[in-house]
Amino acid sequence: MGKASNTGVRPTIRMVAELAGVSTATVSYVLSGRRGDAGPGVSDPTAEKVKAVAERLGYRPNQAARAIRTGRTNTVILSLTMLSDPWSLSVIEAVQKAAAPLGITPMILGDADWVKVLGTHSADAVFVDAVRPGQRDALRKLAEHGTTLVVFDEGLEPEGFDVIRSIAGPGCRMAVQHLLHGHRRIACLTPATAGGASGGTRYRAYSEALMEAGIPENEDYVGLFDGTSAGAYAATTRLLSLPDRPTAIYATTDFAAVAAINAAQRIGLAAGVDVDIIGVGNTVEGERMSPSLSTVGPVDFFGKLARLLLQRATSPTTPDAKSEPAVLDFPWHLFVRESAPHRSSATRLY
Amino acid sequence: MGKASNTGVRPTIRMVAELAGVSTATVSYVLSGRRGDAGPGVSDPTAEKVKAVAERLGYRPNQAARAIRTGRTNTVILSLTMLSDPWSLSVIEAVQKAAAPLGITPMILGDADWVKVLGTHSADAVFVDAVRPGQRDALRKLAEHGTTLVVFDEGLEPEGFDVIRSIAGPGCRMAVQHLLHGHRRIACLTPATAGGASGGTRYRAYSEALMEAGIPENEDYVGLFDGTSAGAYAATTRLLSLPDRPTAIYATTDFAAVAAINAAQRIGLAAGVDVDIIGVGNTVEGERMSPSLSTVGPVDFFGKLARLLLQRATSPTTPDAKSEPAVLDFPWHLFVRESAPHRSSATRLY
DNA sequence: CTGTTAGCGCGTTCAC
DNA sequence: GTGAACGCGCTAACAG
Repeated sequence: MGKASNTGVRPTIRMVAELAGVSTATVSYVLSGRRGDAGPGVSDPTAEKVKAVAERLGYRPNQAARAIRTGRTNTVILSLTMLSDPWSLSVIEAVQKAAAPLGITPMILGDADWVKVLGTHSADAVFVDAVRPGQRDALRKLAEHGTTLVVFDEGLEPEGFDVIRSIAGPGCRMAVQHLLHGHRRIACLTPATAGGASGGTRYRAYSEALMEAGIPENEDYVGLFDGTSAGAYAATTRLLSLPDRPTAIYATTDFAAVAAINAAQRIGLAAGVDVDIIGVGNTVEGERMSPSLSTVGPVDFFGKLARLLLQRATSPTTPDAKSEPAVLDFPWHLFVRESAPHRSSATRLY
Repeated sequence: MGKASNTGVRPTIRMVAELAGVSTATVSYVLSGRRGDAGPGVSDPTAEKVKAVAERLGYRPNQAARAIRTGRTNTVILSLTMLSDPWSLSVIEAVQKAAAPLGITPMILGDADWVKVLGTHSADAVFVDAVRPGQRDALRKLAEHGTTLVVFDEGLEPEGFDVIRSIAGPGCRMAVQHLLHGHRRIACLTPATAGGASGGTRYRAYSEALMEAGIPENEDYVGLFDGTSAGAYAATTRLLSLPDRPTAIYATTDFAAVAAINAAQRIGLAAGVDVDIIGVGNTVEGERMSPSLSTVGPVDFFGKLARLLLQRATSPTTPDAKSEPAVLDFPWHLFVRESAPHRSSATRLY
């Protein structure tokens, strides 16, 4: 049966070489498709024979052995703390798309304990999405010892690694201020876990913006939910059933805003007409839905992140000319779409 | 500054050996804590000195080099197609918990294209959560050439790899039949993408069970939603607002059932009293909520999966005595909890 | 009992 | 197109 030679052992380059009647060097050149400097240097018939044997044996170069020699693993590691968060999925998607054409495989580390793992395992570049205070030292040390790092953290200085920042505060203020152009009764939809009424940058932007506008706080207008989409839906239903119902909702995440639009629709209130709804984060779902979601957020965040990471992964690990570790600071924009259009004195809802 | 010697290069075992004034063998023995056979053959002072130098240099053994020698990567790969699915998160969580004490790192592969990746990258064991028909050959070849595989797939025979099965059909029937003991007006809550009214094992169980019970199909009772939690919430609200509203809901996933309970509660219908709700999957969330969710599903699925995977990862890669590749077939159970209690002729809702 | 020597196992790559 | 050194950590066999 056309099938042959499988001892259950992984074939090595030497087995291929022997069966093809050539040297290991030749096999290596044929399969990796490169030759020191000069032209092809390997004849077509030989190349064909080698390829055939390799295929028959099911030979695959051993990445570990290759890494030891070249110092490159063709791998990037993504350390993601909240794998269930759509944010993480967007990171993964963007990096995968950018990595595929380069032959680089993204490996995801779901554990928050990247310190231990990165101590032993290495990759061409590593993205870390959260750094606890106690981990800052470890981070610096890793960078010192040759690990290429890209870190997402507000308020961390680059010390041998890149820092990506995305300051939410001002952007969130823009969102609330946008609503203030046409509304006075503005509710806030925010997960109870994220600090809610107490802390949380995104909530604080709401309460501060209202205060500045001279609007008194109204506890009824703070819709806390459990972090799930269904919870946001239910909380919105409650808000819009209030006797003096809000005419606008500021949701601290896009996915909550999406649920809010659905909930409003269900009650018979059209988003962008009867009630304005704005989100935070500028995720793709909001752009695609109907009515499209007004939101604030960085522009092309994930794409830029992925490009930086892969640029770092592919550029030779020059500890010397390290193309200066940089801070990538993302400016936030306001995206005025259908769910919360521009309002003026003529169209305001109060 | 206590700090020293960081050329930005990763320190090797030889650097440590030189600075500590010992041989690389000694360093290796000290840091790996093992010695051929006899007791600890390294004196305390030497060990201390080596450890000190290693620490100062930030030395970490190079996993690639270690792997090439030992054949073990201390890594398992989880190839997960639907990373956003709670099911995947449960797999990750269970494997992480089981792997940590063994010093094994789970690496997640978010891409569906495990064939290409596994061709080059290797791990002590690999879990694959979905096999497309065209990938079956590749699977067999990988197993032949020494990759330790655990595959989740209904209807695939083990050929050098383990197969985990979890036949949903009969279990789902049990769920619907449980409802049939006390109900006639039974709705089905199912994502439109999963085949909905057309295909889908879980939906088919519903329509077949009803047919057998002599209950005519009622299109109004099929609550299709978009796959999101908010969508399930909205669909439930619609179902329970029907003039002849259903007294029971069969949800094809636990998370949809959870959303349904919340939606019912919101309308003033108590789950398990006014309306019975049952899910599918036996996820942990359902067990913890109040009222607790009745459901069907395998018992300790993720725990058993994790244990099998790690057992395969740690047991020496003996292609010969491969402890027979097995089929792990998960029997489904009915978990009668509060949201859909036992009903008899005395307590039935019709 | 303590520590060293030397060679292994990979794929890569320079010099011939 | 080949030979052989190389980079890494591990470990059997040996020397003091």
